[in-house]
Amino acid sequence: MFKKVIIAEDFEEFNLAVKQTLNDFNIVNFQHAKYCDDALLKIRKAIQDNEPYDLLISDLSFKKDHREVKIISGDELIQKVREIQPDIKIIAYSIEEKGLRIKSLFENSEIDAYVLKGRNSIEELKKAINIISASDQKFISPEVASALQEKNNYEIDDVDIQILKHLSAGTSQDEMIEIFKNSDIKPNSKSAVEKRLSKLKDFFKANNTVHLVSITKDMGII
Amino acid sequence: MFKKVIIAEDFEEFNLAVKQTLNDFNIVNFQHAKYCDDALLKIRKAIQDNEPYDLLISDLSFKKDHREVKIISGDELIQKVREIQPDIKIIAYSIEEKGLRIKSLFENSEIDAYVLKGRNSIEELKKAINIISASDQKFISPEVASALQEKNNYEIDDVDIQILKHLSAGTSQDEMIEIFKNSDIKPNSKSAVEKRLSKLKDFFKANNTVHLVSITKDMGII
DNA sequence: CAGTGTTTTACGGAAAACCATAATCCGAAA
DNA sequence: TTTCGGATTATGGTTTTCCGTAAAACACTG
Repeated sequence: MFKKVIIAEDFEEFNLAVKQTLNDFNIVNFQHAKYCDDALLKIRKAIQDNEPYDLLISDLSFKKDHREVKIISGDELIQKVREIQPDIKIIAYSIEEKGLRIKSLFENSEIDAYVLKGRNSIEELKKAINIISASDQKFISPEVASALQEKNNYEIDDVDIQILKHLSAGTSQDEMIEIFKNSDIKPNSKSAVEKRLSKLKDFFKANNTVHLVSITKDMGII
Repeated sequence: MFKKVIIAEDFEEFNLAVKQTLNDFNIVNFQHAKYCDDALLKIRKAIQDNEPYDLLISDLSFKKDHREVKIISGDELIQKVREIQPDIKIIAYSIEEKGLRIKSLFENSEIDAYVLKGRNSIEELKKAINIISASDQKFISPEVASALQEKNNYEIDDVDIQILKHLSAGTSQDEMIEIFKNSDIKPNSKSAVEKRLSKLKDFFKANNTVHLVSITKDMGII
C-alpha cells in the first residue's frame, strides 16, 4: 500500500472525502494542495529530501481566484510531475467525461487510474487505490471506460485545431489566411484552409461551419 | 437552530461534507437525496406526516445517469418546494457563478442563501446556516455577491435562444425558417431571423455567426 | 530527364449569409 | 374610419463561404 500521498484538489469537500478514504487505508502520511503550483513544489521538495511521494491524486480543473498561478490545470500538473518523477503513481480524479481528454491522460501522461467524480466516486476511488497499489494495472471508472476504445482521430493535426480555434474566436477565413501568412504557417492559401475545413466537416459530420465549431467545442477539442 | 434538514446533492463528497457540517451544529435529523425527484417526494411525505423539514440544502446541477427523472435541475426542485412549503428555508449550494441564474433564484424562488462551492465553501456554508437560522436575513457567498447587482439582459428572449440552439445544431437559416413556419412560431421570415441574429451579434460583440455560437456556448446560454 | 503521383495553390460559379432599405401588416389612439 | 407607430416581412445588392476543377509545385522513381 502507499506510504506517502499528495492530493491536488481545490474544493474543500473533495479534499475531505479523499482524506477520509486514505484514513480507511490507514495512510496517515499525506498532504494536500489547493493549487497546482503548490503541489508541484511539494513534490519537487520531497524528491530533493529523498522522501518522494508514491501517489498523486489530482483534480483536473481548478478554479481561478485572486492568486496568480503558473499551472492552471491538472493535466499540466500531471504532465510535469510525470517528467520529474516517472515512477510515481497517478490518479486523475475529476468530473471530466470527455473521452479525448481522458485518453490523452492515459497515453501521454501515463496516469494509472481515472476516477470520475459522481454519485459513487468514493467507492471507485478505493477500488483504484487498491488496484494500482498492488499491481501495474490501470483503473478507469466504468462510466467513462468506453472512452479508451474511442477510435483515434489521427486525421486531425495541429493546424486543424488552430483553424478551429480561430473560427471559434470569430476570425474570418480571409483574416485567418493573413495571420497564417504573417506567422509563416505552411498552408497559407485560401483553398488550403477551405479544403481543411471541408475535411473537418466531413469527419465530424457537420452540416456547416457553425455546426462544426459547436461539435468540436462539445468534444473538448477546442 | 434547524431541527430537520434535507439535502439534495448527487455527489458523494459534498454529501459527506454537508453531513459533517450538520454534525458540527448538532443536527442529527437529516436526510439526503441523490435525485431531485427523491428529494421532492421526501419533502411531500414529511408535510403529510406533519413533520416537515425546516431546511433544504440543494445543489443546482445533477448528473444524468441511467435513471429516468422528472426534475433534472435543482432550480426546478427549489421552485416546486417553495410552492408546496413556502416557509421552508432554502440554501442553494452550487459551483454555478452565472449572475443571472443566482439572481433568479433569489427573486423567483426566494432562496435564503447562496453558497458557492469552492476552496472555502464549508466555512461559508456554516455562516449561511448560522445567519438564516437566527433571522430572515439572506446570505450569499462573497465571490458572487456582485451577481445581484448585475443588470438584467432582458433583451434576449426565448426565440433568440431557440435560434441559437438551432444554429449550434447545424440547421441553416433557410431550414430554420421552414421549421418555424411548420411549428407556427411567430417570426418566420428570413429577415426577421436575420434581424434577431444581427441583434444578438451586436449584443455579444460577435464578429460573425460562428463566433456568436461559440460565445453563447461558453456562457452556458445554449 | 521524362513520367507519375501527391500536395499545394489558383480560379470561378453557386449558395449562403450579411446588411440596408422599402413595403406591409396590425393594433391603438384620435 | 383614419392615422400613426412599431413590428414583421419583402427585396435587392454586397460579401463571405462553399465546392468543384484546373494549374502549379514538389517529390520520388526508373
